[in-house]
Amino acid sequence: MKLLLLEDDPKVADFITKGLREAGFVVEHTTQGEVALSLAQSEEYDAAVLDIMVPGLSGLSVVQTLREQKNPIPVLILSAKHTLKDRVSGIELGADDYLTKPFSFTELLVRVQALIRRNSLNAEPTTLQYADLEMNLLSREVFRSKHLLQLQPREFSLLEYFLRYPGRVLSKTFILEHVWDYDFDPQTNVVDVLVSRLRSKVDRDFDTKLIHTLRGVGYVLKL
Amino acid sequence: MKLLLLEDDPKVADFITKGLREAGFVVEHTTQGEVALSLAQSEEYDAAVLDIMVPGLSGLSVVQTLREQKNPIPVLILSAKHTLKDRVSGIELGADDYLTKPFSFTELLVRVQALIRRNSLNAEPTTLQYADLEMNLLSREVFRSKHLLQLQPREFSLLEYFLRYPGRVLSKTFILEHVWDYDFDPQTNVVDVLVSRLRSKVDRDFDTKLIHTLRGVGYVLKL
DNA sequence: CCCTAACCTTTCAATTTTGTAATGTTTTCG
DNA sequence: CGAAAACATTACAAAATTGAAAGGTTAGGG
Repeated sequence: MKLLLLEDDPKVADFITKGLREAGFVVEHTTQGEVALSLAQSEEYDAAVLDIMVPGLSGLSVVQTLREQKNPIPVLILSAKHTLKDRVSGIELGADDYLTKPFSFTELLVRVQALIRRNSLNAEPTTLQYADLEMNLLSREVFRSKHLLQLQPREFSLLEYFLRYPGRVLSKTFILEHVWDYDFDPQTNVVDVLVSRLRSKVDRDFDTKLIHTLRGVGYVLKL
Repeated sequence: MKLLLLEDDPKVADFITKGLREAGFVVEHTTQGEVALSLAQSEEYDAAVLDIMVPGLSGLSVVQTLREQKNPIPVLILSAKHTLKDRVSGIELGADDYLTKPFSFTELLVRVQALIRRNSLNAEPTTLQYADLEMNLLSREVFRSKHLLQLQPREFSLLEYFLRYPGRVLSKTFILEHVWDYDFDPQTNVVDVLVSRLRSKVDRDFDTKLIHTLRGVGYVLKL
């Protein structure tokens, strides 16, 4: 994990850099906003920690510019001021979190890790797969063993949930909530029917079945 | 653009590194396959140039491992041998191109640039936008000025083409070929009707119209 | 300024997709 | 073993989507 640090105070910079390196991060440090901006644009970094108060281009301007360029890099703003106004403007300009000096190193570390975790969770994949099943969310094509399956929208949606939670049991309630957005039981067997239809396309012509029933519990995608 | 180079011969490595740096690339060089592999896994690099014959883990093994991990980094294999067998096995293991020594530097440069260009062209975006229109290809949601539009599949497909080719005129023939996959004229006004339906959702409630007609030519998405 | 071709919109019909219900099958438990 | 519950499948009906046709509107050339 590679971090970008913008901080002009040598003591603070040294303190943060050493700590983060010990925690296993690769840290690139600069004292100038302009440099931080161009480094961040290289898209090599997993997150940036920016001090607001530096000579030249401020941390706030850096975030603002990055966001205007649709750069999604997670940004943590550091500031000596802890007025509500500053905090708000940092977040409004697109920063993901805010920390006021003085702070403990642990506090910083926890926040940085949270930012990175949140970011990688949010990074949606464009293809999902399990065993010989492959789903391309962009082209909306589904293959089993290189063979194209022709799924209807509802079937596609259900299979998407199976692939997002492989090996996990999806209850009928879960399926109703997610595939239909119902928060009530429609008193019919829609789910059973949909599962049946999906199976006829995904499993019928293949020896190894992927969709399994857990009586009284739900359905699972597994080998 | 950042490149990874695996090459144990110091002279060759120096020659390649200098040349590529002059051409504007950032080059990271290692002589060990194991190191190359772990660097490539960091996903910081835009392409990798790997020599087959290095002590330890060979370039071929590196590609193979990367591909098993579904890492799509473009790889150019370098080798002293130029037997067909080697060339084939390199490509089979997932390399994107192959170059045999000796080679001119220009030749290498051209191939590396081609690899990167091909790769970035293939990188499908997950959102398309033009002016205040935003389409998310993954969630299949479309917004105009933050307001959700409810599009039917055919309408979505047409708008997708408009957004992929903003400012470009799409002829009725183009639309029939791409949205319907017809290579003939169905002798009806399906296209007119679809454009009309799309307009009623995209433009009707807004002052600035985005879909414009070019009489006798086709339709354009523009401000 | 009028006529024609191109385009726009509305309505209706065909098709596709989805939901409901009925019936058959399997499993579990007394 | 038999009954009940859970599940599977099929057939049919309803709803949604799409395609065709018809009639109205606009733009441009003669």
